[in-house]
Amino acid sequence: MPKEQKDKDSIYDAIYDVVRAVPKGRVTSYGAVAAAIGAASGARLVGYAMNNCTDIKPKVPAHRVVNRNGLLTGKHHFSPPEKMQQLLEKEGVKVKDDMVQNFDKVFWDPIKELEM
DNA sequence: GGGGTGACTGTTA
DNA sequence: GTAACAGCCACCC
Repeated sequence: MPKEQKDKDSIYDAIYDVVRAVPKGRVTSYGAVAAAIGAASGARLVGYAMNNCTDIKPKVPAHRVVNRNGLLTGKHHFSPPEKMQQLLEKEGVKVKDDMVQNFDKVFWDPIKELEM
């Protein structure tokens, strides 16, 4: 199995890289990102990394990362929580009641798309 | 080195 | 369909 993430000093870089790879108008789940970096069981680590994503230099589209149910669990961590939904809707993702509509349609699997 | 925390997930009832 | 429990790994004090 590939261990490219080994080049990363920390797991965060790998996570951020995957999140940045998410195309506009699409969303992914913490578990998918975790699996893409080789930490399938570390979905929580992805969330923790996102917590720090506001501090890192390269901006990370954390608003494109939602939980397995398509719920915007991390919206409360945004400057204005409404910004997350706003960004998603602006990119063409329908969001209602903090939940991504057509989640299976807009879902973007990094492992599959990146052919990992 | 040990304990507590978390933007999660899967299974079971 | 929802609700609750346990497992998981990295970071901070």
